Amino acid sequence: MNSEFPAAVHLLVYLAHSTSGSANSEELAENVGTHPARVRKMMRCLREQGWVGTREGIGGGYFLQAEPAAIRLADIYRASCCGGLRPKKPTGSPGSTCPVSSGISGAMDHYFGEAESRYLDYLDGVTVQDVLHRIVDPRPLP
Amino acid sequence: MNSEFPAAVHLLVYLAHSTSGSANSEELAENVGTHPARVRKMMRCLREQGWVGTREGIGGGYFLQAEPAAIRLADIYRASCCGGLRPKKPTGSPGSTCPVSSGISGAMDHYFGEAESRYLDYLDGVTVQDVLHRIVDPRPLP
DNA sequence: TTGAACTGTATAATTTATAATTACAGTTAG
DNA sequence: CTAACTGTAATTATAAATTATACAGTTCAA
Repeated sequence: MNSEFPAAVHLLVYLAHSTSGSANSEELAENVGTHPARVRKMMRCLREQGWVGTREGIGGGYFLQAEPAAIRLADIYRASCCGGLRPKKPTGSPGSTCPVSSGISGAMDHYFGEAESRYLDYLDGVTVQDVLHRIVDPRPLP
Repeated sequence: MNSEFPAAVHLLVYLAHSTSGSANSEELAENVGTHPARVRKMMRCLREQGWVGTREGIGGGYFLQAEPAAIRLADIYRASCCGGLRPKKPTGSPGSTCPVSSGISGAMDHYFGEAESRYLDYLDGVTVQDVLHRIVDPRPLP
C-alpha cells in the first residue's frame, strides 16, 4: 500500500482539529511531512468526495465541508487507494495449459476481494472523529 | 503488498495438484512465472513452516509435507509478508508539538492492526485445498 | 571418485513504484 | 496591479521489488 490513505486521513483529522478550521497547503504539508504540491493533489480527491472545500487566492486554503463523524475511513480508503491491498504482479499465466497456472490468479482475486471487504467492513465503523478522539482524548462525560 | 504471498500460495497449490507430488525450482518457476532462484528463496520460508520438504542433489526438488487442508492462507500470509498491508512511510512526525502530527501514526497503527486482523480472520478460513478446489472443480459428491 | 543435476544463499543489476520537486497558469483579495 | 494562494502537469530522485548471476554444498549413479 502507498501512503495516500493514511495521509488523507491525516489531512482530514488535522482540519477537524484545527481551531481556525482551515489551512493552506504549506501548513498541511509541514504537518504531514510531505510536499505542498502533493497535498494539493490529494486534496482534489477529498474535494471530489465533498469532504473539503477550497478557497483559491490570497488567504485561501482548505476547510472541512462535512462532519468529522460522518467521514468514514472505509470511504477515504476507497477514494484514495482502492485495491491497494493486492499485489501488482499476478502469479501464473492466464494462457497456460496448466489449470493451476491459468486459474490461480482468478482464484486469488476472489480471496483478496473477500479479505479486503472484511478489512473495509472494519474501517467502515471508524470515522475521522474517532481518530481525532483517539489522539486528543475526549473529556470524559460527566 | 508484494507478490510473495500469492506466489507462496501458488507454489503450495501446485505441489498439492501435482501427480508426482514433487517438482524442482525450474518447473515451479516456469509455472509461477518467475525465476528459479526466487522460488528457492521462497521455499526456505515454506520449509521453515514445515509445509514442504526439500531434496538436494540430482533428482531433487520440493514436495508437500503437510495436508493441503491443514495449510491456512492466513498462516502463509504471516510467514511470507506479514505487515504488508500497511504503508511503509508513516505520516506525521513523532517529535512534533502538534498532537495530530505526533499522534496520528500511532492511531493509524492501531486501526491498521485491527483491520489487518479482520483480513486475516477471513484468510484463516481458507486452506490450500480450498484454493485448489476452486481452480479444479471437485467432482460433486454423489 | 567423478561429474551432472540439483538446492542454498548472497549479491549485483534491472525494473517499477512512490514521492519530491519544479514550473507555471489560473484565482482572489486588497 | 500584485502578492498569496490553488490546480495541474511534467520531471527528477529515491526506494522497493524483481530478476539475474554466481558459486559453494549436496546427492546420485555410472
